[in-house]
Amino acid sequence: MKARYDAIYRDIRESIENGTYPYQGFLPSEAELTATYDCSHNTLRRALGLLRDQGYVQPVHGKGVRVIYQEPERTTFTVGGIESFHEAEERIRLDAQTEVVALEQVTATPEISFRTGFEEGTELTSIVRVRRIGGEALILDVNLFRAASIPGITEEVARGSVYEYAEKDLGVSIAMSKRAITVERATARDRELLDLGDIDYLAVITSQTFDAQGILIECTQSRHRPDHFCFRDTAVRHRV
Amino acid sequence: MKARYDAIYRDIRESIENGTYPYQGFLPSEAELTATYDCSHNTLRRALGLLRDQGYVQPVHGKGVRVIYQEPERTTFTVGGIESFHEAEERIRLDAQTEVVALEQVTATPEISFRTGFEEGTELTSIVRVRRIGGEALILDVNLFRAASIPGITEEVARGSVYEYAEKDLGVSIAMSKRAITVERATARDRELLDLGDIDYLAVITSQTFDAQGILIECTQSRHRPDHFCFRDTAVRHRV
DNA sequence: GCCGATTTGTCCGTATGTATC
DNA sequence: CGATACATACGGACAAATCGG
Repeated sequence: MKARYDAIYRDIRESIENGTYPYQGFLPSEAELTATYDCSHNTLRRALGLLRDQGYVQPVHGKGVRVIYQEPERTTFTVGGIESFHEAEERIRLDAQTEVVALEQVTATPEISFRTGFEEGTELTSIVRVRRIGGEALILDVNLFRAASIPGITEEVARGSVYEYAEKDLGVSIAMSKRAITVERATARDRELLDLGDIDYLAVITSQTFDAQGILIECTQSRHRPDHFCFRDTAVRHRV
Repeated sequence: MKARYDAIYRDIRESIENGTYPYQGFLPSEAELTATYDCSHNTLRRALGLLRDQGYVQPVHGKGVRVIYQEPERTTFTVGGIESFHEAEERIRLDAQTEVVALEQVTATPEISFRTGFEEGTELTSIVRVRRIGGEALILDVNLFRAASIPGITEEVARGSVYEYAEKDLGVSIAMSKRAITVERATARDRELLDLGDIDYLAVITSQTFDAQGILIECTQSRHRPDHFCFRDTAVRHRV
């Protein structure tokens, strides 16, 4: 990314994460930072806004910008929050062995349309995958991709990263996603495909992903065994 | 709130929610909007940025700003996401009957300090509350408030909204919060206080809340019966 | 395929308001 | 009160993407 504000954001974030700007300390003032980065007031503020939104700093009017970032514990598989968009999926993919359970073409029925938001009759590629981590089947992913946007998904692609395929090979740009987290009782299929033991509830992330055009290109259900699930989030108060 | 960009954000958001700007349609161009709101390019862009961050719109370079907001179903108690900061707690409070199970003063032990992030020796007010909705005990809230920031919490206050008390009566301003969502097995206390039946897992929101100074003023665990829990979230891709 | 109009994206410089110390 | 620092807003400029002729 070439944007100035983004480079500044990343640079300051790096300094916070490596401890140059410690927890509960203050950043240099806007004036100093605009000098060191040789940028305008506006551009620096945009970078600071990103840091605030991501939970790294808390600007205090008339005083300074306080650092509130603390290293998160990484004992479980974290999704959301400070991590960037598909970083979590990436990390899971790296640590996990993926088994493709099913891969087929379907057409959106009225019921699918209602459940997913795809228009009725849309051609879809359906994938069911199991993620094994440390030999245990922990995550069941059920994806529906809009075939017109992401064509040519093979089992080969499904075993790796469909996102990487879409972005690198097809040039499709993923722009934003809406997620809902619920806790659901394990179904017969969950029990069959995952190593659940006596666990009968799963953490479920249901998400819709839109491309840069604002077109719905994917719906996913990611069903996690609860002892390996953690979702982190930072909420900034939108002043009232 | 008096900020121009905020007023514009709210006004456009309202028009999206009531259908004036329909799903998958385009907003008027920046030029038109700056004319109607009589504001600068920059100010309008800030409002549009908020709409994008909250998942209402998807700006498409060179084309326009597409509306991607869809009315969420309200079958369960939703927290997070498009809803503003403590709106969810507010709504729960209105619908729920709150029973205060415990209220006491404690001092942060090393263990509490490690678990919550409060400095060792900090004076805290501990509250345990059960939320009943439709006669069923569904949510168990365990709060730890920093007594120096929010003093004088009575059972009366605890039965209502501590946030309202802090903001309206004490003038404490809540600025941001970090949350983690996990799924945990029900403890003996959960079973005792909540109506769980044969349910043995709970959705747990663990959060830290910071004031406008960036000081940690509250830690909460909110333990929900899964069939009434839904957390919504919008993630905007931060271009790479 | 090129050009120009439209529209969003980024950045700058400046001015003013407001909170803290 | 004045100095410092963050918050908001304006107006102008140029870049980049899209679309139609």
